[in-house]
Formats: sequence, C-alpha cells, structure tokens
Amino acid sequence: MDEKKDRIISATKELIAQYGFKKTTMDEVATKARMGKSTMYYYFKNKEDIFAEIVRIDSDLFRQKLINAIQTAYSPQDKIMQYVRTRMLHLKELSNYYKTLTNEYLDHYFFIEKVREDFYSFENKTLSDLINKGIQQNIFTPCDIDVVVHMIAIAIKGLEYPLFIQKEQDLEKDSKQMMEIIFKGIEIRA
Amino acid sequence: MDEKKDRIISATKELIAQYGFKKTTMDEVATKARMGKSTMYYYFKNKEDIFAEIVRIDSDLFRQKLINAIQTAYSPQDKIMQYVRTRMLHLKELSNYYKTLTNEYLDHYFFIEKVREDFYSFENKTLSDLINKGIQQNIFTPCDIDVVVHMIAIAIKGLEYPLFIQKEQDLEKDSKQMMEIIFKGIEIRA
DNA sequence: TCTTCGACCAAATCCGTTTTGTGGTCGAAA
DNA sequence: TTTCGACCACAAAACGGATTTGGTCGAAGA
Repeated sequence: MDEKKDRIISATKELIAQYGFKKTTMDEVATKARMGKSTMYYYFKNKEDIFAEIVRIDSDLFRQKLINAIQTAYSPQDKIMQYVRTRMLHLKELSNYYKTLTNEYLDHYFFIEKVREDFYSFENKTLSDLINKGIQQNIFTPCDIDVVVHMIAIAIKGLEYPLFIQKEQDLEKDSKQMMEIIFKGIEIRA
Repeated sequence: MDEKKDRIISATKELIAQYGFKKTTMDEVATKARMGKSTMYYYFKNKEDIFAEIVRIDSDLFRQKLINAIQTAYSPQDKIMQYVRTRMLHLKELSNYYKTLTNEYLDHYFFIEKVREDFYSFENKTLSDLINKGIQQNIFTPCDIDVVVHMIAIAIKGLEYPLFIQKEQDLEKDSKQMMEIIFKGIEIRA
C-alpha cells in the first residue's frame, strides 16, 4: 500500500528537517508514522533507503519546478534567466529548510551521488537545448554549446557559494546581473 | 634575531603542510627548529600567532605574485585574465600543498579572517582599477564597476569550486573561457 | 500470500572516569 | 637579551560499562 510508504516518508521528512539524519531514530519515525518499527522494513530496505527516496522525490519536484519556470518565459534569454533564478531560489529555500543537514550531507552524499549526477545531466541537457534554440532563432551567436553550458554551470556554482557559507546575499539580483553579462557575451551583435 | 623567527616559521610550515595545524605539536616544531620549546615563546605569543604569521607572509607573497602577473600583460583584458589565471593556479598549488589543512581551515579561519578580508579588499581595488582603466581607454563600455567586479568575484568562486571538492578540472582553460565571455559582455562593440 | 509487529541481537554510541599529551608559564642562568 | 628545564593546568585520548539504535526473524493476523 502506497499510503503507508507516504506516512513513513512524510514522518521521516519532518523529523529529518528538525533533527537531521543521524539524530532521527527509526523508533521516532515509527511512532510518528503510527506503526511498528519493523513494519517500516517491509516497505524500505533500511534507513538510508528512506532518505534516498526522499531525495529522489524532492529532486523530481525540483526538476518539474524548473521545467515550469522555463515554460512561463518566451525568449531564450528569459528562459535561461528563469531557470537560473528558480534554481537559486529553490536552493536557498532548501538550505533554510535542511540547515541541520548541511554538515551531514557530505558524509552521506555517496548515496545521493546518483541523484546528483542525474540532476546535472538534466541541467546540462536543458541548458543545451535552450542555447541551441537561441542559436537557431538567430539570437545567440553560433558557438561551442558545451563550453557555454559549462560556463553557466560555473556561474551557478559561484552564485551558490554564499548559500554554502550561510552568507546573506541578493541571489536574485546577482543571478540576473551575472546572466545578463553572459548573454551579452553570446548574443548576436546588432 | 630574525633568523630564529625564520627557523620557527619554516619548521612550522613544513610540519603543518604534512600533518595539519592541530596535529602539529609545539614540541615537534621546537625539535625541527633546533631549539627549546620555551624559546619559541620568546619570539611568538602562541601557536596561533605562528600560524597567523605564516598566513600573513603567504598572503603578501600571493599579492605580489598577482601584481607581477598584471604587469606582464598590456591590455586591460589581458591584465584581468592574467590576474584570474594566476589566482587560480596559485590556489590550486595551495590546495595541493595544504591538502590536510582544508578541513581545519574552517575551524581556524576566525583568526585568518582579517587576512582574508584584507585580501578581498585588495582584490576588489585591483580589479576596479583595471576595469576603470579599460573604460578610460575606451575598451570597456562605461558601466557600474562594482557590479562587474562582483560578477568577476562570483565567477572566481565558481572556478574555485572544483578545488574545494578536490575535483580535477582544467582551471586554466575554464578561467580563460569564463573571462572571455565576461569581456564580451563589457567590451565596447565595434 | 501479504502485512504487522514484539522480541531479540550485534554493533554503534554515549558517558563518566582515568590517563596522557600538549600549549603555555616561570625563574634561573648564561 | 636570550635560552631552556621544570612545571602546571587543562584539553584530549583511552577505557570500559551501560544504553541506544538500526536491523532481523519468526509468529500471528488478515
């Protein structure tokens, strides 16, 4: 039954958001999900498996959010801009929510690695497509798309940095200005 | 006598590069510097003081290296490019050398903070001057210099990222391409 | 056959205590 | 002014016993 899985997932999510992965015990999750601890092992292989599922779901939602953001914009520039903007704002939200988790994240990221790689591959394809479309529409100058995507990825990493060190920053403004400069670098000149 | 200070500094540097700050004991340093432990306290206030001095010296050398790099180039673009290139290569060297230290770095950066701030302020001024000169020479389009410098800083952070996660990357190539895009964004159009 | 769970286990974690190691001081002496 | 051995206080490691916790299993209910 999927409803049981959901109960486990949402209980785990809440507890993990508050206490982090390590400090959340399976007993607590079981209590919160209103079932015996052993029952959970009927639905999930182990503790990490639950967490992996949560990450997978969140990642899917994130991707969907990005796809929606792209669709609301028209020009390739706006689409890319919306992509980056949405990505940064979501990450900021995440970093607030999972503040406790940040440190453990590194310890456990071996089993998130797959999701992370999948995401990067999605991001790469999405941005490539957008730039390609921009070139076909005679808006961007023909160029090595992989290089441009890689540069955007580097810019994104730079924008992420303040989140990582919990430094306040106007992400939206920075994203906008950064992307504007990059656009000027690849737009066809009048 | 300055020669004594140097012996302490260089002994500490070697040991710290190998074992990190915490695992390096004052006894070891004293032995390597061929003097009694107490003697070192005649020249330095405490252990951190030695480390702070090392960081200060290294930082000065780094700055000098960057100034030299700028002087070897002629156009504002090349100067900025050389700046970024030299900065990244130096950081890569550092990150190899002080591999052990990376983790502790965060714990101790409170007493490196001052040096770090000074460096950022130097970097900001240096880049501002270069861009300003570029505008005066009619090479860069007049713009909000602070914004451009901030964007370059973000790009640099993005370029630093692979160092931080010990991921191999062609820093020199990435730096070059990233800066070329930014230049296209601020150059006066023909 | 599918689902639930109490009882149970081994390994990890916690926690109070003791031992050791280490940064730093001081006074004497050169 | 410079050097250092002896010494101290305290932080970190080592230890070992008690507790917690992730995970298994077989029985029992649907």
